[in-house]
Amino acid sequence: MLTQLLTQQMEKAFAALNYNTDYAAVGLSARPDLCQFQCNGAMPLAKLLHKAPIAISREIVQSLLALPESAEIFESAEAVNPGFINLNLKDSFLAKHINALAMSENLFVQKLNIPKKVILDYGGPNIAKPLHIGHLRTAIIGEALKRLFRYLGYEVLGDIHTGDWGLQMGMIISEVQRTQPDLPYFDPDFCGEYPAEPPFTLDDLSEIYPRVSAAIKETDEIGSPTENAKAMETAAKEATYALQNGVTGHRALWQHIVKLSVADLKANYQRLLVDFDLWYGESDSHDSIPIVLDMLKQKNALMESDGAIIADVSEESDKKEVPPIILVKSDGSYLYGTTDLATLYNREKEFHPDEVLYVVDARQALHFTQVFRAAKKYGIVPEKISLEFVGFGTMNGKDGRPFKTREGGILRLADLIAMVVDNAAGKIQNKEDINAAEVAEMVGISVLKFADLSNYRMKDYVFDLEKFSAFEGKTGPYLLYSIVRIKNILRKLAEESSQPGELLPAVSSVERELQLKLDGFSDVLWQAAKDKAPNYLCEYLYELSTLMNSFYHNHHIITEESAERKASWHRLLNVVLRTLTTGLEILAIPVPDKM
RNA sequence: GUGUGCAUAGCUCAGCUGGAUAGAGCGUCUGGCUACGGACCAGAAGGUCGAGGGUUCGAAUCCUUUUGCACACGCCA
Repeated sequence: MLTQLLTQQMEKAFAALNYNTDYAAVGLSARPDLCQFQCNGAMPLAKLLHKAPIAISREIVQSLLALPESAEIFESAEAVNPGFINLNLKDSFLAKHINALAMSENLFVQKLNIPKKVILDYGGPNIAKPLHIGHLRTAIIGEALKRLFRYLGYEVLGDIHTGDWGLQMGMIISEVQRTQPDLPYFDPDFCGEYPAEPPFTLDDLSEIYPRVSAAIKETDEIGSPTENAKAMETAAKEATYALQNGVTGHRALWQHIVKLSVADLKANYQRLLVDFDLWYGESDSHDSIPIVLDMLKQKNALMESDGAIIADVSEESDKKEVPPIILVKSDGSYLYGTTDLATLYNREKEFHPDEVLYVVDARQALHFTQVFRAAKKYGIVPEKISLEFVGFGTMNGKDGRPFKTREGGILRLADLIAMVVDNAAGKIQNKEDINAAEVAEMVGISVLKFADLSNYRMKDYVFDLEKFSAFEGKTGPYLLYSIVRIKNILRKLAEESSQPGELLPAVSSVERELQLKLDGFSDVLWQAAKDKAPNYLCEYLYELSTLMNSFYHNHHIITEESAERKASWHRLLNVVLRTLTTGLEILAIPVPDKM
């Protein structure tokens, strides 16, 4: 915000000298010991004009200081070798600005000026399978990006895109058929109403899938599938085929499965403060697959290769040939590229989004390159739509391999959360006015989320429970603790009926730095949105907390004697609190009142 | 084999458009509780930014060569 204001001021100074104002950008200082803001534009100008950079920067400073507003704004503006322009604000100007920021509704965060609609594809759980550790990062990162874009004024639709249509559904249906063959769903002559209640419970479902999955993989001594395994697989494939081709009993049973499973998914995501606007799944794109295939056929895009149907997506500029996308397998069934294309078709038809973002595992990069190219090349979505792959790295165990349970199995998300929350529960102080269970939940979630979000998303990272659960240092609990401290003071101020008042110029360097930091919120949010990088926001919130704790240590608010000063600090605390809680709200990290 | 990504302090990681003396946390060492909650604060030590070359006034950042690691490479999702 200040950087923009200062850039505008600098542009005037550049313009007065007939210098290209593109170089007038003012940014935060890389050397806080020397100045608060800096402009480096003199150096590229020097190259262009074949003049000494220091001479140009001196001219610019002179021109800047000659502007009428400058007397009020700048404490100092100086040209230093080789050609930097160092700027410091008057404390009075800074205080006035932060006072206005504190009084504003929006914390001076710029909103998007042209409306834009974004669909965010994240989550991607499978129906009838429990959420596991592989679903953690897409949920956490996707939710943060959804809230970030929404806060900046985008219209955002979060779509969970469940896997509700593949072989795993056939596996469950065929197993129900095997164990309960007399159910009406399997009677081809049945024409009444199917039962309203499902013939299984959620627990049954979560037990069926792993059992069938294991049975199908069963092999004899020489490593070939057993007779039973073959039979189970055939049955599952037949059930899948029946489901996808609209056999009414299978569809009815499938709906029971989806309904039970979705309710369970909602509850689990709720615990992570994750929710979705659209609960579409692969099944919703099923009817569009023939349409999409027909569109491709019209464009002569479909080719036969070894019995499969493929479409070329290569481009001349490719260093390595991008392989064609396979749309129909040689056995006639579809692949996930097919459903992804059909889903895009549906999204365009129903919502006309400006952007579609896919928050998915980095290992799927090539697949999405193929899908995006096919979608644009063959006119399934308009050329102008932005399709972006927002990949993320793997969460590994201490051995550097993807995280597993001690037994080597896949860790359930619920178990992971329980581990973190239990650990937090052991550290909650015993106080009568604290609901220990609630606080442990919030602290545990903050540990998990902050650790994940503060890493740059593309990188793999090691999940180290002990490290993440330590409350010292750059962690979620540190942020929460900082907030709780502020809330305590504000409570005390309210008890003695103190009121916030005009924010005064800083009395110390910590207070000055704190004021400056508050102004950076808008820039950080926009930068994070541009790079889809929530870690920028994490970093900012941590720095703000650090400054706040340092300020807390150096200045005692409650006992401050000057009424004006006390009122000023009251307002400062208010705006620090708002900034921190807004930031954590965007990251979907919960904040307790006490801890 | 080909392609993509990564390599920064003892450990785990930031580093945004190429800017000045590369920053945090943990760990180590030192100091601070008669004040709003010590899950805190102040300070110290710790670096050839994997290696070589190039572009530039200026490179962790851009280009190139090279080493190591991860991942991906038509009928799983």
